[in-house]
Amino acid sequence: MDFELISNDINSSARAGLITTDHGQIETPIFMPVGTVGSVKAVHAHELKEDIKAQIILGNTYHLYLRPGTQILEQAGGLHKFNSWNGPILTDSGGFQVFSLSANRKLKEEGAYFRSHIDGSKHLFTPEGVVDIQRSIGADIMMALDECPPGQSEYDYAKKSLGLTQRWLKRGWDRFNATEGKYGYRQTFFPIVQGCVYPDLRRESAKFVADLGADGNAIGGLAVGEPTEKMYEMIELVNEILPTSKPRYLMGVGTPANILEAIERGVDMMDCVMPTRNGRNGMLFTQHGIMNMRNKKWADDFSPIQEDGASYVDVQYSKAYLRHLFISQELLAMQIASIHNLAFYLWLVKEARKHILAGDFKQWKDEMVINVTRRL
RNA sequence: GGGCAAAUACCAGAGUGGCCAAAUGGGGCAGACUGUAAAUCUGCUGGCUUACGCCUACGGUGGUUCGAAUCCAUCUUUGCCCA
Repeated sequence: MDFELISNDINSSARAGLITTDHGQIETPIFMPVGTVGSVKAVHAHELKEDIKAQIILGNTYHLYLRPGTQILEQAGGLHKFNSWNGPILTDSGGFQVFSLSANRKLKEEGAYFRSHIDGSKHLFTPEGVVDIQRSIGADIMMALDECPPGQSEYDYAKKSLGLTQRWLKRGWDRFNATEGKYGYRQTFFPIVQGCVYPDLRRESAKFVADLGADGNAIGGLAVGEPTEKMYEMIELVNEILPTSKPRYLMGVGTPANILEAIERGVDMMDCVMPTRNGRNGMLFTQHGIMNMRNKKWADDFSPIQEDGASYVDVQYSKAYLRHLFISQELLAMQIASIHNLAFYLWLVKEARKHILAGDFKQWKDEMVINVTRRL
């Protein structure tokens, strides 16, 4: 994987770049749709490419390991062939499941012991094993196994947790360097910065990560319950340390406003379930504000979902029709909302890139943050 | 024409003397959702009120009782059966 830094914004830390993988190029800053179990829920690969204009999508190591399992993925020839998405794929390591499935796991020095949320069976995720699984999946970008502690963690716990994460990073990094891809194309490995909301821990972690010298670096453990301002503060301080010559991936973030604020602070890659999950639950993000499509006020509004929207669904269907589909619990509602939201997110980062290149990012962003936060 | 049964909130449907503004489900209205155990979860759903509380309510009317959705009489409507 290569990264070319194309332009730095004059008035902020925002930057535009180009990532090159063996499955294609990615213009940064970029938003990456989440496809946990190998599918971006309710969205076809064709729609991802043609309508949403996704440039890279995510998969999840924990989920794919449990189902369909590495054997099937290897037989398929890797995830790209299995799910017929030919573009770049990034897989999360299962580090987030250490957080989200915390009731079902136990952390030890050697790794994370999990009970499957599907059948209760026991599994051990080690930093090495997770690299091996991601080799089988064939992700273009694989993530290190980390512990993602809750946002309100005490300093002592955060420090202890960071120690474990760093030892795991080293082990994962060594495994990555000692192994090769299974399908003939290059894979790369991103380590992850942790440290909760504590500046000294974040700085230490960022330095540790930077020193590994990976092709790209990630910032994890944010948007997990800490105040939003703390999140922005941590991004700023970490990005002062992470190398400018490598892409920076802010994991799991976030709202449209979060994304713009992160870009301003020098983040290049982001992912979040919000456009798809909230979309399935009736929430539409637009450049003019947020709509809850189940609300009665749309019942007789026959205007297009979004006249100046980024996707054909925006003009194809009316607000009243989409509300009817949600109220009737029709599957098409989820498809339309997911396509719309993802297309909007991709439009948003593309616009951000344009304005970075044009030199007026800051002004555009300040206005856009107000617009996208409005409730319609 | 005769007999039996039933009528409860937007709908269905529990309750069968006080703990009932009334279970439960549906529907309706609103909210939440950030590296996806999520087509999920939460709240509200007679009126006024921030709340306390007050008022109006279990087909209509009239009774019994300290007290009635609940007991009695009668009327109305609906369903089933007999002719």
